[in-house]
Amino acid sequence: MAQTKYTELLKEVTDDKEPVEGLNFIRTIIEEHNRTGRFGGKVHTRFPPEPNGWLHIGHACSILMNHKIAMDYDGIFNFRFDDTNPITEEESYVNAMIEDIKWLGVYKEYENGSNNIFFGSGYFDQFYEYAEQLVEKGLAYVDDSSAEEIKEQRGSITELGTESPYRTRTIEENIDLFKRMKKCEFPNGSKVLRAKLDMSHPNLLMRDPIIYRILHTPHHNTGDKWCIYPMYDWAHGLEDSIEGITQSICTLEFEVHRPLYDWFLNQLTDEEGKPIFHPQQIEFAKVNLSHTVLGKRVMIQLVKDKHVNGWDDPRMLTIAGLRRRGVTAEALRKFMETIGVSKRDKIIDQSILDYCIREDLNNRCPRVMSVLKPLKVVITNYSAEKKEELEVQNHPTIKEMGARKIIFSKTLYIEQDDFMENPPEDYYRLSPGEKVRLKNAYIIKCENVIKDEKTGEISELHCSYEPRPADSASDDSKVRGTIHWISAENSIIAEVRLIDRLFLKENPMETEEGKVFADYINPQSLEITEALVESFLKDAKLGSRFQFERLGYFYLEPIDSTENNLVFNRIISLRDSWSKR
RNA sequence: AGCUCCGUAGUCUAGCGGUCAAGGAUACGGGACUCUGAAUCCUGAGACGGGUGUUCAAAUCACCCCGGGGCUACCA
Repeated sequence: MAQTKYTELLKEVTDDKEPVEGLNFIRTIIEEHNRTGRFGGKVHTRFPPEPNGWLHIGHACSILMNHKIAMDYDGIFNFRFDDTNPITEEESYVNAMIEDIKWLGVYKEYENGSNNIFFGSGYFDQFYEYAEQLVEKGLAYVDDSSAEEIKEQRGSITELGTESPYRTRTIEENIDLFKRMKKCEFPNGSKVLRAKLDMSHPNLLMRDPIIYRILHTPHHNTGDKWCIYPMYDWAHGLEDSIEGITQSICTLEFEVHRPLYDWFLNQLTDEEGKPIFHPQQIEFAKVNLSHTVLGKRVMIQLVKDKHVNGWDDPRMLTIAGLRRRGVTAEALRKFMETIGVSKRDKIIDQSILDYCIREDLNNRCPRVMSVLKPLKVVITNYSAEKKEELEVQNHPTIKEMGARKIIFSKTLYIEQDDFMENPPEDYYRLSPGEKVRLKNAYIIKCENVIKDEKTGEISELHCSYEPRPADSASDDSKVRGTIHWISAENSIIAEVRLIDRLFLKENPMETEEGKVFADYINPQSLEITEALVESFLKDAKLGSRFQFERLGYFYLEPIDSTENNLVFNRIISLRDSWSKR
C-alpha cells in the first residue's frame, strides 16, 4: 500500500535529498519546489469550481487530493468559487457545494473568524487594476470587433490569425475606452479588452485572448457593481496569485492554457514594481468511472429526462448522491488514495470504488438480520407459546460494538434464495431433507415443503430444530451452510431501496449505431421493496449504517424515512463469490 | 493537418540507466479458515504499444512509427 506511506516517505525526503519512490508526479514536483526553495517550502493548494452545477466523485477526488497534499506538508487548502460569469452561475450551487465540502471534511474555520471559502468575484477590483496596468504597458487594447470578427481573426489550427484593426489604438485611447467600459457606457458585445500577444502563435489561446467582456448582468455576489466581467484565463492566475497558491492543480484540458497563465502573471507587477506572485500550474488526468457518466451535460440530461430522481439520487455519483446513498467521506478518501493520480486518460473500474466502500463499512457497521424476500418457516417441534431471547454479537470481531437480543419462535422467515427444492451439488443452504444453521440460533432440518395448491409455489417450509445450543462444540451434525432469518415477533416492515450501478455498459458514452447513452441504463439500478428487519431498528438513529448479514451494507435514509416507514438504502452489496458462478 | 500531452497486466498505479526474468491495489482462478458463500490468510495466472539507435547495461535516454486525448466559446 504505497499510497498510505506518503507521510513517512516525506519525512525521509526532508532529511536526505535523494529522490523517493512512491510519490505521484505532483508530489514529485512539489518536492522539487521545496528542494529549490521556489515557494519557501510552503504548500498552498486550492480547488476552484464554477458554481454552475453539482460536484461529483471526480471533483471529490480532486478536492480530497488537493486537501491531503496541503495537509501532508502542513500547508493550506482553499476552496474557491470561480464565479466570473454571472450568466451561468447561481447562488444555489454555491450553497450546495459548501454543503458538499463540509461533508467531505475539508472546510476550515480560522481563529480570526474567517474560513477557507473564497470567491473569485471578491477580487474583481484587483483584476481591474491589473488590467489597467496591462493597458498602460501597451499589452492590452480595447477592440470593437464583433464576436464573429474576432473568431475570424483568430484563424484556426492550420491558419494563422490576422490582427484586429483596433490593435494599434494608442495607450491613452485604450485607457479611456476601458474606463468607460467599466462605467457601463457601452452595450453588451460592443467592445472587449484584449491582450496584445501574437496573432500567429501556434497556440490559439495566445492569439490576442479576450480579457474582459461587457455583460450587463447582475452577479450573485457583486450585484450591479460590474458590467464588465473577466474571462477565465485572466481571472484564474490572478486568483491563484492573490491567494498565494503555490501549486495550482487542474485537469489536463487546461494544459494549453498554461502559457497564457504564465504570460499574464509575468507581465504584472506590484506597487513596488516587482513581479507578482507566480504559482505553478500542474495538470492531471481527471477521474472517469466505469458504468456511469460524469459529464455535466450528460448528468443534466439524466435528471431532466427523469432517469433519476434529481441530482442527489443515490445512483448518481454526485457528492450529494453518494452522501444520500450512505457512502462515507472516508471511503471516498480511501478511493482517492487507491487510484492515485497521473496524466493518463483512464476509466477506473467501479469495482475499485465498491471495494473502498466495503472496506470502510466493514469495520464501522454493526450487523443485523433482515429478510428481503421472506419464505415462511414453521418449526414443527417448537411450541407455539414459546419464545426465546438469544444474545448475539453486533460484530464478529469488534467486541466493543456490544451485543443485542433477538427472538426465536415457532414462526420464522428466511430468504427465498436460501431454499432450493432441487439444489445443485455445491449448494449448501436449505433443501428438502437437508440441514442448515440459522445464524446465531439453531440448526434446522427441512422436513416438508408446503405448496400453494393453485399456483404450485412454495408457500412455507416445515422444519424441525435441534434444541441444543447451536454453538455447541460437540455438534457432530456438521452443517455447511449458515443462513440469516428473522422471527415474526422480532421484525418490522421497512422499505428497502436496492441500489445498483446506473449503467450496464462499461462506458455508456461509447454508443453503438443508433443508440444513445441512456439506452444502457440498468433497468434494475433501483429496486424498491419491503423487507423484514429487526424491530429494534425503529429506534435507530437516522443516518446510521448497518450490515444486513449476507445482504450488504444499508443506510437508514434520513430524508425519506418517517416514523412509520423506515427507508434503508443498500449502499453496497456484500462481495458474492457464489452468485457469480 | 499545426501545436501539445499521454501510452507498464482486465482496471488503477509504482518505477527516474544496473538491485526489474518489473512492485502494489483491485478484478479473476485455486486453496485454507469461518455460525455472513462476507471478512481474514495462503496461492496462481496476468503488463513495459512497435522499431531503430546510444550504452558494458534501457520500462527508464534519443529518434522514428503506431495508438489515444486536448486545443479553433465575448464558457470554465
